[in-house]
Amino acid sequence: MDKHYDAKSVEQKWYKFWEEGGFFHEEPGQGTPYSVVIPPPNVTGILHMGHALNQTIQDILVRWRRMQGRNVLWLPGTDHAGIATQNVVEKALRKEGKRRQDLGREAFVERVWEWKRQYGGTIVHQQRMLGNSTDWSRERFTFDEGCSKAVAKVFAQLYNEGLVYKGNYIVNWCPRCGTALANDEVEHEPNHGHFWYVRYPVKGSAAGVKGEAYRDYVMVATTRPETLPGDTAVAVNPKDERYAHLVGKEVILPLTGRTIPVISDDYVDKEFGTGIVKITPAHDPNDFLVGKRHNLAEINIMNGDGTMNELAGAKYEGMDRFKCREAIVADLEEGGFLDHIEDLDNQVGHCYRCHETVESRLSKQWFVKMAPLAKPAIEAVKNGSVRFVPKRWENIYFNWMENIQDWCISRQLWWGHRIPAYTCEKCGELTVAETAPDRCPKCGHAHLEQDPDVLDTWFSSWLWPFSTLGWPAETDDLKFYYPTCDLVTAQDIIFFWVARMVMAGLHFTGQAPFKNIVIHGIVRDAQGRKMSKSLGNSLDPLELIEAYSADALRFSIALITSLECDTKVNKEKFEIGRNFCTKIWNVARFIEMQGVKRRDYDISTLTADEKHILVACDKAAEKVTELLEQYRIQDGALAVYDFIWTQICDWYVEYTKDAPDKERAFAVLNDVFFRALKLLHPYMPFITEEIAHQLGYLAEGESIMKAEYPVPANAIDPSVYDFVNLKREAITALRALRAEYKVPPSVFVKVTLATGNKEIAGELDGLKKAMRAESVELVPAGAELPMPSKLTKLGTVYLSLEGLVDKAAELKRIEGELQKLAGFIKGAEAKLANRQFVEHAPEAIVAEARRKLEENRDKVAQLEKLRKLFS
RNA sequence: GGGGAUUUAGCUCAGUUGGUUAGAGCAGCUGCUUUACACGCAGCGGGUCGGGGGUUCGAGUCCCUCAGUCCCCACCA
Repeated sequence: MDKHYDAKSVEQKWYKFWEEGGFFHEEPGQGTPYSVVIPPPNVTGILHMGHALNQTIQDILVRWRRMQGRNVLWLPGTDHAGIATQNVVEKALRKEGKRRQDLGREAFVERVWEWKRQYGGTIVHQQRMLGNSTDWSRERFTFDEGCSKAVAKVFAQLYNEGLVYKGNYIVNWCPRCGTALANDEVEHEPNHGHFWYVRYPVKGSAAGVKGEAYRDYVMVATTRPETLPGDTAVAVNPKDERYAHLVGKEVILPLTGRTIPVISDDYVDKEFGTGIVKITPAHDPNDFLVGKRHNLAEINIMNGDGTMNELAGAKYEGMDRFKCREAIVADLEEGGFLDHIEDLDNQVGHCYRCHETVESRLSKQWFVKMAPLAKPAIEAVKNGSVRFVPKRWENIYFNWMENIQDWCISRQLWWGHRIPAYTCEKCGELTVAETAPDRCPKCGHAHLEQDPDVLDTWFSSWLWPFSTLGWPAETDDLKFYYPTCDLVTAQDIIFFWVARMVMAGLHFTGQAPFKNIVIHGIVRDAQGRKMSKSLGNSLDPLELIEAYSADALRFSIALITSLECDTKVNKEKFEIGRNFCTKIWNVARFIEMQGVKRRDYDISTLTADEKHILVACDKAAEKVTELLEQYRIQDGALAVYDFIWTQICDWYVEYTKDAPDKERAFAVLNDVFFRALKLLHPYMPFITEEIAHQLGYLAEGESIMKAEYPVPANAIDPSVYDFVNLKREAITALRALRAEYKVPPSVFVKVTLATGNKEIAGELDGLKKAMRAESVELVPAGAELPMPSKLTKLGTVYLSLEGLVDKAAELKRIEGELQKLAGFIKGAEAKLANRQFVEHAPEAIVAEARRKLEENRDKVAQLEKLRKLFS
């Protein structure tokens, strides 16, 4: 083996071997399925830490299940990401000085496809760098033919069931993207705005045009004066006595002269502003609802691009909304309607893609009725057929599901699944069908126009677990791999995606799409901020792979990630994984250098240390399996790490150097190390594969991916395990004594061990070597020697001091130690004198407390002797 | 406004149903050119478990309360 591990070439080599060798692929039919669909990243995306975390967790589970012998499918793919992708291509067009309208719809969509063919593979390529064992032969795209078929079928079905409807509704509207946005596509941000106080004259009051001429008016405070031409009422709170007399009267809308009523509605907050609100049903979601309650007219004064239309008035028509705001404010001032202006901090919505200020706009959109779909989805989680890990996410899910709003699914974009709704040009009949009808079913006319809108991206994503397996066709894949087992995703798309998938799965296939929803945190920077390009605090997984290797990245992520909370990372944290790689590589080199091949051995002939490592290996295998069953990826990583580093490297390898029978010791080491590599493989796929081959554990053409995952196997009396632990405790105690008394490791010392243990007599030789002792003498338990000592469970370890020791310093140290012990003893005595404790606490606890007390008293006795010795 | 999370060593976090003197990694300190590894080895120090109150023989763990930090949802015209 090379002295240094060349991660890059090893990783490339094995990934190619796995992929080309079909190791990621299985056929449906045989065995117990374990299936997972990847949360499809945006096709425009590049791999970020969030993906690295998400996919590392999945790959660990997937590789582990595969080794357990399950028939595994991990299905990869990408999302066509409507707005995001369209924006990327529009941006490119803009560089050519073109807009999408210049190309026309068909050409533009073709252009996006071309972009997808050229650049859409970026993230798919990057995912391979992580080592994902996804079955690339089944890779899907939410806009491919099969997924599109599923989308059309689902739309038609929902329409026929009366669950899809078209309605006039107030939606979030991005004037730049020219499309409706779902509520969750709007980001609210603090804004330093103004509050304009405007006088609306009461009808019939003294007429006047300028200045203070109106004596009788209502004062309205608004943050959006430009919507004034769309006002169709002013409202007060019904309980507001100040304005009770106004209700039912009419006021004159400034600048327009239009007459509008004063109404009362609970929505109005008496305390806020003046307690009088102008109601603009076409441009504010709350006003829209008020308008519905009071049958108010809805006057849409704005065009889709954010300019004012003719209903805003001739003067403002064609003006940009912000220009119009200035103009209207100026005109209000001019007309004497503007009372004063205040500063106001509020929240303003922005488009999550282009950051333009979002408008509330009245428009015709398609909606899905969600309540009927939500009901069974709530039930599925309640009855346990779908399980959240960790469980607490259930509440968040229920909370959202129980207050679910209808889902606006139409988008005024070109890139996406076009809505399969067709209007007859002749009779106007609307037909919804999976495929375009030849002629109008009502009048037989041949010309039908398809709805220009496309569907929200999530409308294809919510079908992902079954549309990717061939649904609606009853494919073998669908029959075998559906429903899937685990869905692994971050908390931020529980509503966008997870909840909707549960609904869709239940509604269209009659089965929940997955059994377990594993929610992990979000990756944050060291200060706990979200990683973002604008903050420049992102870590690039590819750079980390370059610097530290994919295995290092994966292992570090696994080790520092808890499902319970968000993960804070910085570059240094990935050194853990890199260091671990190096450690494993070095121990492998050590094993190789001995030139002992893996071979069988007779368990009955093994030494205690050899048996110990076998038991430890069983314990580790059991523990890791148990932890992974519970999705405790982090604890599992720690368990493997500890087994390899502490048990194998720090103890067993050291043992082999002085083992009585090296051949046998190494036979055991090879066995244990191969098992450790298998345990580690799900976390670090590359280096484990490489070493398993280098050490000849696997033949050419074989892969550790398909090796059997270790299960506890060695039937060895576990008392050996405890005995070796006792022995180690004694060795550690001696090392500590050496350090305390500054006896260098190069000096061989005289050791005395006061113990009642009989087995240790047979281990003296090994003990001597491990302690770097000139001699180890055994004396009966309880023997007290005037030498520095440490009490261990095996007995008391005495170190004979040959060199000079700084007596004063030692004395001081001993005094301190005694003081500390006195505290412990006092506490323990009080505890044991407490009858309640002795009577109520479990026997084992009490016995342990007694034992501990005795032990501390012994320590005190020893220390007091030493004190005499040094004074 | 509604909901959730979190507060344990200098830092990042474990601590499962209450039960030994609360753990790990990193950082720190001390020693070590021990022929696999200084990305290492050995050892050491460091915590009134956010504050207060309660239940209990016993609380980091359960209950109440206050405070800090963070996130999500809704949102004031």
